[in-house]
Amino acid sequence: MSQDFYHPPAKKFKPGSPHSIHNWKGAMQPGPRKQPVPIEQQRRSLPIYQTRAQLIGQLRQLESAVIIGETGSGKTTQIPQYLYEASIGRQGIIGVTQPRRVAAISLATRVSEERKTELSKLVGYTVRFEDVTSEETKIKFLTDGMLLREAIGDPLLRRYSVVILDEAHERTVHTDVLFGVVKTAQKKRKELGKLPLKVIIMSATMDVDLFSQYFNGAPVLYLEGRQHPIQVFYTKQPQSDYLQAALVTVFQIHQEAPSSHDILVFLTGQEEIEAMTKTCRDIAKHLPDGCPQMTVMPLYASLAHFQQLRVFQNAPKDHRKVILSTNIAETSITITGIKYVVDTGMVKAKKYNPESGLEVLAVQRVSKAQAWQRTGRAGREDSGICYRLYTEDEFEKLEKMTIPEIQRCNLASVVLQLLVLRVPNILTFDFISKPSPDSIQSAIEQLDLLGAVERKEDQIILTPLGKKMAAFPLEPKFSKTILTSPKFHCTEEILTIVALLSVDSVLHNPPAKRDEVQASRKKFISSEGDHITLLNIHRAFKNLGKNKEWCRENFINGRNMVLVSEVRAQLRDICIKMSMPIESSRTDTRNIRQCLAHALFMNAAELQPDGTYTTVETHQPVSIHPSSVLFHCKPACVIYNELLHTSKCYMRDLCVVDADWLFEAAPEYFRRKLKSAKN
DNA sequence: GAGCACTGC
Repeated sequence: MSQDFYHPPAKKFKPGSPHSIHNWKGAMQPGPRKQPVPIEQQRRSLPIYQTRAQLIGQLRQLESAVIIGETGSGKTTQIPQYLYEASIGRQGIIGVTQPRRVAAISLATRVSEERKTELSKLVGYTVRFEDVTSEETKIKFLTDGMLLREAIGDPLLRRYSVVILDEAHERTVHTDVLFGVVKTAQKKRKELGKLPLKVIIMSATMDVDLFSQYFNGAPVLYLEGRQHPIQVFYTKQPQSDYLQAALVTVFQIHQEAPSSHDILVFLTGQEEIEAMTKTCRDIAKHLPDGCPQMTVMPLYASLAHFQQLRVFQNAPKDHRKVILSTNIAETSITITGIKYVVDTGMVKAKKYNPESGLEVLAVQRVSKAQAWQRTGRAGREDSGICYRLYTEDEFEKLEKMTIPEIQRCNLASVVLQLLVLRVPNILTFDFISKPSPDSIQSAIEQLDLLGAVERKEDQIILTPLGKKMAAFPLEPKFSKTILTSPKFHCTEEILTIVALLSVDSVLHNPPAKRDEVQASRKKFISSEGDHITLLNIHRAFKNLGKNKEWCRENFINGRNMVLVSEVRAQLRDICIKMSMPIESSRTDTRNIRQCLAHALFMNAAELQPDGTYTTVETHQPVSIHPSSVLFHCKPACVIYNELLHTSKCYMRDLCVVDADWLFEAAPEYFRRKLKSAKN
């Protein structure tokens, strides 16, 4: 078997532009070194150093700028320091946002080393649960979500003289909202004659015009990086089976290339990756003599941490490392030594349908930007090769950019946040990419049902309850659940349940040990549903002194359990600040379920005479997700945390409730629903 | 009747 590829004319992004200030062509690659290089010398050897003076000159003048830098240009570590060294923005803090916690922490650590200062002094970072800054901090790295939280307390971002939004091309919901927040803050501060706010957008090669236009035609500065050339191959024919194509390509490379060349394959999900891992290992056992050995490693987010770490280890001598990964290896995890990238061109991603309120998780084609991001993973240390398992025609037909997250998610949180930021009209808010009006309306309706907003003469007004809801770092429906709990005297338990639901699953389900897992989980299972079952698990965990050994024996993810404690403590602090009474319902679970029913009445489903379920809201047929403890049960009436459409429309995280409770919670709503059902 | 892309406050 063999796969036919051809090599199209070489293509590279062209950094040449009206504002291109330097073209750097990879002449200064770090060779093998024996002595550690002094930090100052390292800084000077970065490509960006050549352009330092010019860059400072331009940034001093500009109110806003867009900086396009290839990976390895050093922009994120150097530009904040250049500004500081040139006394630009010394009156306030230079804030640099990152989409991910680890990035914020490691960048702050690196820059504080370069400044030869203790972390938290001149250079610090703020992420959830950790504030490593002080009065002295002038360069602060933080997650974009964290800056957004700060903006709620201070929409003008008064403490900041410069805000740098880094990795803007990733277009997280938080970054997208921040675009609007910093633009508004900049304008208002100017109007009020306050300290000006300098805004710098840093991004990879895409989206340039959009960013520049949004900031009133801000100049675009280009920086070249240390990316090595990558050859890109396309298939000659469209592939009907991308898994088969990936398999063939991997073994073709394996038989031809030196064993030190590692391969990274982009696939779509856990199941697919586990299956492919097994197939590769089986085939690798029966390779002809003289062929190198193969070490196959799966990589996806829900994989145990120690197994994720394996991808950083070198394979044994004469073994080739083959990593089968989800898009986690596109941005979140960077693996060194990858020579070959195999791109199936597919990704599993969430889409949101505002009409049905349904999230759909589906395998779909990647965008061009994503394809280039994957390709770039092959050229980090040396030249690389990328095999795209689709034709060049197919590539040309891909969307240019991935649709920004804000246009494909439920906006309830975003709208609540904007309201608390005192945005006068959500529908006309200056989003860099507008979500559909349907999607905004649907979010407002959800918030209305939760009692977070009121409509007064076409105006959407935040209620006192809504204002309290915005104080919690949670989805509005979970904030509402906490705020409902005092009425049912079960805040202690609800805090635990909400904390458990807002981290990744604490349940560890290794596919190979399914029977063992089921047997050990039996002792925690409550016939009242998943919420109470989770509460039982947490109780046992706490009573046994948060024992790690116990976690292992019971297939509980200990790390996530620790995270639950941190989240719970944070939520509890917020309750205390609001002077909420915090009571325990002790052994009574009825109160807890009533509380859930009252807060989540719009997420109810009823058993039909034919044994299926339909939602009360839209009469949509739904099923119980196989991960639920109620999977084999048929309670008459349940509430669920979310609907997820995969192969079917599934309810996830269920709780058995009385239909009467739902009616009590929202009599008008259910009267309306009954009417519409009859018609 | 049988399943879970990825972040983050």
